[in-house]
Amino acid sequence: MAGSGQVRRPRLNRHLVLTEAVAFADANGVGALSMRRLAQQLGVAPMALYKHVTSKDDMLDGMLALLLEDVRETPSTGQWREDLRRRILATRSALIEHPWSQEVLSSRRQMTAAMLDHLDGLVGAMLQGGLPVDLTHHTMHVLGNRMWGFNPELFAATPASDPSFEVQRSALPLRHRHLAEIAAGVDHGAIGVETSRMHDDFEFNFALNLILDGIEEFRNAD
Amino acid sequence: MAGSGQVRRPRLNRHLVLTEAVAFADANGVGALSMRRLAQQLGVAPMALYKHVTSKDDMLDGMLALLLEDVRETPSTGQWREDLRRRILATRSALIEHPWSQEVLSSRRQMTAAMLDHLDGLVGAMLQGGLPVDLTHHTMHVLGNRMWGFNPELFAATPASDPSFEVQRSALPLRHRHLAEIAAGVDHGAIGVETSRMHDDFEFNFALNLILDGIEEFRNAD
DNA sequence: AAAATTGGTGTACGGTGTACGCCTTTCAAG
DNA sequence: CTTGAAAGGCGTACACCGTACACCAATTTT
Repeated sequence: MAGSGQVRRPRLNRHLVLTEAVAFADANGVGALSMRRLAQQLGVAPMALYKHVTSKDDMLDGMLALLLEDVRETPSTGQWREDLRRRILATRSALIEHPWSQEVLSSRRQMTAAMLDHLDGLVGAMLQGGLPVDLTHHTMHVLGNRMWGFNPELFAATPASDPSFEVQRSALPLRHRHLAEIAAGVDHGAIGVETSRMHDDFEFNFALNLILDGIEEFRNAD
Repeated sequence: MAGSGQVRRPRLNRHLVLTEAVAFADANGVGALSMRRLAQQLGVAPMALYKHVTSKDDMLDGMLALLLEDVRETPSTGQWREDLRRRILATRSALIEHPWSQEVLSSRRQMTAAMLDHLDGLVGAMLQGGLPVDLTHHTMHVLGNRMWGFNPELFAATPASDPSFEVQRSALPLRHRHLAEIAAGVDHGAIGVETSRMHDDFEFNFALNLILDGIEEFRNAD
């Protein structure tokens, strides 16, 4: 009596649109994400989305905000180095799970409230851990967009312009001998996908520790 | 006799297209740069460009390559720290003069030959200066996209989503108290545009030195 | 039950990148 | 100088994009 036999798509709302957009970008890349295609996936007319999102840019901002929400629940220990490290690593994890986020992030022209919230959380971790204001300020700058979990993968990339891929690949040590030299230092035996991810993680932590150590030492010097 | 009285636009070539595209992006932003508009500015039909550029992406890659070319002429001293610093600062200068470059750079999915050349130059500076291969490798990772001259400007940005700008601005210390706290540390008196640029330069150098010092210390520890 | 708000649709406009075929200019070889 | 080939440039056309606007349908409020 109560429910009708007819199954109907639930009404849209902002959260639903954003989560579906994230899923779509995860599956097909953000380049393939258009309002029309997303609407189709939701079984809805393109313009229906605009009742929950003021523009595509607004939608992209909302998608990022969704990712950053998860990071904000990182627990605090009261030790600035540990807290900062945890938050940054949590961000990195979130963004790596959604590779499109880095591209979107770097295309935003304005800080959104969600991004400011996130940055405020980082600053708060340092100040509450006793780091002086000026050093905290410097640290934010030093971390740069490392705090966004982003770091270009140097050796995963190959030149796209040259169609003769094999030739280019074998010619790389000649043209870019220095790059080849340090790449060889990593490549003990065949290096797989999973090990390259481990390598990236290692480098990320190395860099993070270097920076945190540098800041710490700076503080002690005062 | 020799020259006709009729003044004619010189023939297009790749370099001319790219330099004009750079000029257009400098003046109007890369968002306004479309093949049609660029063609119009060159007094040419849109499809004429495709005789010198295989696609818009190819054109954007070419524009970046143009900027990176200038950097490659940085002279060497044989001292890795100084050489590296010079190259990175030269890159930063080049990219700051063309703000659109950062957006384009971060939207590229593949390394181009020009980018690899640039990275190879950085690695070469370190190796020729006597830095061990593994530390050179680490350094490249630590520098991350700082070597691209890019660093998000935290305090220049304001939330775009909220239409009530004034309210948001005055409410910022409440919602983002930590951010406000470190921002206040900089804001001795009214801070102008030119001083904010000086501040960014200072922070950039602070970070760069921190990293280079950290690497140096790491080397001495071995 | 009536009114008002919200959600969803259909159409249309001005933009985009670029494939394809054709014409014109320039240059090289005879 | 003539001639043929190659390269440069043009016009049209297509599929796609974001989204303004007017309208209808569903839901909630009165």
